[in-house]
Amino acid sequence: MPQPASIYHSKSVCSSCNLAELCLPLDLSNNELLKLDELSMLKRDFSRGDYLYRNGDKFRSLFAIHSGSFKTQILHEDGREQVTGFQMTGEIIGLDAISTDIHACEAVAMENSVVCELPFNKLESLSRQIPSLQRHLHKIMSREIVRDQGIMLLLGSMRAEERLAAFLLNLSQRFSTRGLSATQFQLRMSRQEIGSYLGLKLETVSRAFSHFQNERLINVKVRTIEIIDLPGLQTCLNASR
Amino acid sequence: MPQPASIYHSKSVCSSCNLAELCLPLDLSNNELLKLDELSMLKRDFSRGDYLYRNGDKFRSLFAIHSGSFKTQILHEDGREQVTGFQMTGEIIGLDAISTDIHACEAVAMENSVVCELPFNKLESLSRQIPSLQRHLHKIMSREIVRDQGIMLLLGSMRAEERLAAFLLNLSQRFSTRGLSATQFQLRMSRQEIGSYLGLKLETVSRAFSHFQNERLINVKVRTIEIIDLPGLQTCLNASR
DNA sequence: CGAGATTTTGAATTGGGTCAAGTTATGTGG
DNA sequence: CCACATAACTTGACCCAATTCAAAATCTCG
Repeated sequence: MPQPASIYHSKSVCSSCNLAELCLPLDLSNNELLKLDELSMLKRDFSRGDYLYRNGDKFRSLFAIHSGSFKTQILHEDGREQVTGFQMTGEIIGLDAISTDIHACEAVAMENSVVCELPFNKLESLSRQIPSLQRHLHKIMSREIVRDQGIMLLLGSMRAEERLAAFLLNLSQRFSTRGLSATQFQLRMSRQEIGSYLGLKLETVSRAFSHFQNERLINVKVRTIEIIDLPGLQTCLNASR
Repeated sequence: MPQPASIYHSKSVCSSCNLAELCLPLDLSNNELLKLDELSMLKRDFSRGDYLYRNGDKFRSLFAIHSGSFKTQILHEDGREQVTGFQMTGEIIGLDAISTDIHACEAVAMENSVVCELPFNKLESLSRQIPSLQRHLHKIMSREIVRDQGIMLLLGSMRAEERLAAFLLNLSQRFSTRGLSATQFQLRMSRQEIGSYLGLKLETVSRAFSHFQNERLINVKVRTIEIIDLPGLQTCLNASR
């Protein structure tokens, strides 16, 4: 993805970090880029299992995943918990907390990761000055709403194997967007976590993997996935009842 | 809900329409209120079954429900459809479309309704001028994300009767917020629509209603609901497996 | 290498779906 | 205002996809 050469941009935290979701689509002046750089000076490292934020934490910042990946999950009073998403490099995380100034879910690193902190006050102030940034922030929030509604469709009306197919195709698409292989990748999450996300038990997820392998749609070796028949998976997804 | 007397506010479309979600929490100067009034001059009437927008429509405006109620639903390629929400008076609708400038779902009136159109360009421009409005718009979007994640939890980890209990309690709470009875109300939606929303078949919804009635938690007469034992419903919701 | 965690697979169970029939609302035209 | 047609809802009987329980296999990593 070639970018316009810009001394500010190339030096900026932003250029590496907020790339995909925050800055890339924007056409900004050098002056604006300079301001944007000031936004995100704070980088933090996380090891697998570390919390980026927890349920109930005070909201101050959004976070841009610079490298690595996270899962977000909500906790119900009775101890039930549900994975609401898996976030990877370039994605923005923490949008849920704006509504109440308290984080409504928790975010856990699934591998060693680096995160850019984006103080929300600054982001709002900047987006008042830069309309294209404002619009882009709105688009990011709206995209999260659309994504969540897609998962509602999945949870509300798909069968186990359709859900897993949708999940694999989604991962494939996202890896591909990031310049990685669309057909070979490592899962960062356990069967249990996939199950939680898809509203299934881990045994059901495992069985669905095995079944796809028997159908010659994929090769699975625990967390190593190779998609053999991508259109086939797509068909399996669309083939309702 | 007493409001500061303001010649602009009292005359405004906004005062009646965007009250709950858009303006009420804001502390604005008369000058700001005047600007806000200019935002939402367009009101439109809808009859039961009318579309507010359809899948694929160009996005121009958000909509504030002035009176009545709507359902939103997404359509999958294969014809599957899923109700993603029921919106009532005071709620803002259409946030999904910001991400792509195309509506990703459709909104249908569940009864005769009146809607205020909020041209999004104007809303953005105004929220650059009024930081508290900006923040509030962000909160509205974030709240939608949190709401959707709550439904993901419901769909992913609750049993049929827990889902219906959660649904009834949510309605109860929202009616109550609007100054209506928390324990007696009319459903505006069919069993089929409730089922779609909750990821259940209509027969299952019907059975769950009957079961709640046998348990003396509610009285149901088709679409007339009376909640007899509100704490009991709450218990049923929390009582996991 | 070994211990604990994760994954796979099998067998039995069950909650919700499916199909079908009957009942109750709702709305329309006479 | 009633009769009728159609839509919406309820209930029962049966079935099946996914869960539960259990055990074995495999992986991970100190």
